[in-house]
Amino acid sequence: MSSTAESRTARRAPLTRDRVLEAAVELADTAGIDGLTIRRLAVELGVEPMSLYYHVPNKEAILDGIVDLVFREIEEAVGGFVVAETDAAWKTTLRTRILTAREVMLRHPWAPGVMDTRTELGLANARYVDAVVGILRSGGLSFDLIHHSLHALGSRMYGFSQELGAADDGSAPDPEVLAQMTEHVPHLAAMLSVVAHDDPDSTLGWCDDRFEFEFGLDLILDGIERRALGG
Amino acid sequence: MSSTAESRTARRAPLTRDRVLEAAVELADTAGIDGLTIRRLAVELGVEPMSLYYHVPNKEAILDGIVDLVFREIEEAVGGFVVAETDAAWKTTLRTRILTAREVMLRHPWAPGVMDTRTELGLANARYVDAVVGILRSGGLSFDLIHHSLHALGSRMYGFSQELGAADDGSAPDPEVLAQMTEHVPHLAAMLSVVAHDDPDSTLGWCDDRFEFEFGLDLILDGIERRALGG
DNA sequence: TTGTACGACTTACAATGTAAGATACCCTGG
DNA sequence: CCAGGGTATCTTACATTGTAAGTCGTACAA
Repeated sequence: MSSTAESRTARRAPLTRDRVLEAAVELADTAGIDGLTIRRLAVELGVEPMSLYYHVPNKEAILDGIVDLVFREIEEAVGGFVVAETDAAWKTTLRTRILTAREVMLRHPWAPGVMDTRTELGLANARYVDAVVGILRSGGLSFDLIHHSLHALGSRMYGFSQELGAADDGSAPDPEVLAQMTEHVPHLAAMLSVVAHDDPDSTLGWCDDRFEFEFGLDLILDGIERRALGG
Repeated sequence: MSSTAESRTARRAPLTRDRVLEAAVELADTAGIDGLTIRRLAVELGVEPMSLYYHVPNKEAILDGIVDLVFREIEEAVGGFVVAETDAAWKTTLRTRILTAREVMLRHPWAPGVMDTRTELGLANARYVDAVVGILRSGGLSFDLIHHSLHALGSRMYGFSQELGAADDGSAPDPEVLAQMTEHVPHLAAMLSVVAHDDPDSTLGWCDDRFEFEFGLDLILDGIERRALGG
């Protein structure tokens, strides 16, 4: 058992930028975005912390990188960003596209939060937006309307809005808490008691479950369509 | 010039939770949210870092606190959260309410980012949402529809969407960059060249200027109204 | 065999939040 | 007037983070 026999390079796959980023995604998935530290990432890769810096300039670049990976995962999930020349059903095309993106985002709850700390948008992200523009274009919308529509969709076009992971636990509203609320926030309390009754799975806690997401998405898509038809 | 003559308490106003939070808001406004550190905040208050901890349990509480302050500032800006029993013009009422909130948010560009790191919603925040619920209720909407509408509005009901501060500088798209883009993101590039031509002030850089915000807001409010009327 | 470049390692540091305890201040009751 | 006690502030110290600077080992080319 010589020292060279179990030397670094022999015992594990060589480090690469891609391996670093993949490990970073995995770590963020399991340990949360706060658990993604250089040192812990190094441990996960069986390497000393500073070794990462040979493949990546700094942590910001890692964050850029894992966001990029997520968008590549979306591209994979939708089977490539190809868009038809014209598409009468552009609305449903875009709808399912966005809901697919959402599926991916749900696997990486940290992604939304990291995404809006990025200042520049990466290539994969740009390609995603490009595809959305393409789909809207295939529906015959003007570039001007498309531009405004992108703004209107906002983060929803990425398959999320508000916090993805921080959904409420769906527990019924504590009657005692509800009493406190009735004093300070009567309308909210009234709504909660009614809504919670109708739909015990979804208290108001900024839950972002599928139904709510689709409600908002359809609201917007319908609105865009109406504007497109000159409403 | 005895040591007691210029002693701490004599020379500056006593520390309070409120003074700490107000200073924190001011510091975040001027130095950015990353510039808001315990030590620097202490300097700003003419105090040693650990002194803050007598008035505030930890930094998280400070973040909670400054978000709360922002919502109180909104309440002040709208002149109190009173809502009419019934209001046929609920849509414009809500619209102006949200645009007022936006004005406040623009003074505190860090607020959106901090807000969605908060797990629990504070009292002032809850009171704001309560008022929104109240306005929608005054329009005769069902609590169920109101619930979905809140989700649809998402962060927009707070007067922002996406990044507030990180607006693009509005510079004309660099032709060289545009050429690069044409290869990888043709639809996006096409849109940019058209839109930038029409509106040199607003490149696509996820700018969140007033027009775009209102476009999206109206889209959603119109949609909600339509649903309310049984569309 | 020897140099050279690549890739990982060692050491060290500054910035941050904050735990634990010492210390100055003020006010109140004797 | 003075002791005592609580209140507010300070001192010291530490763990955790990202990362700068420089060292060391290894493989392959000449």
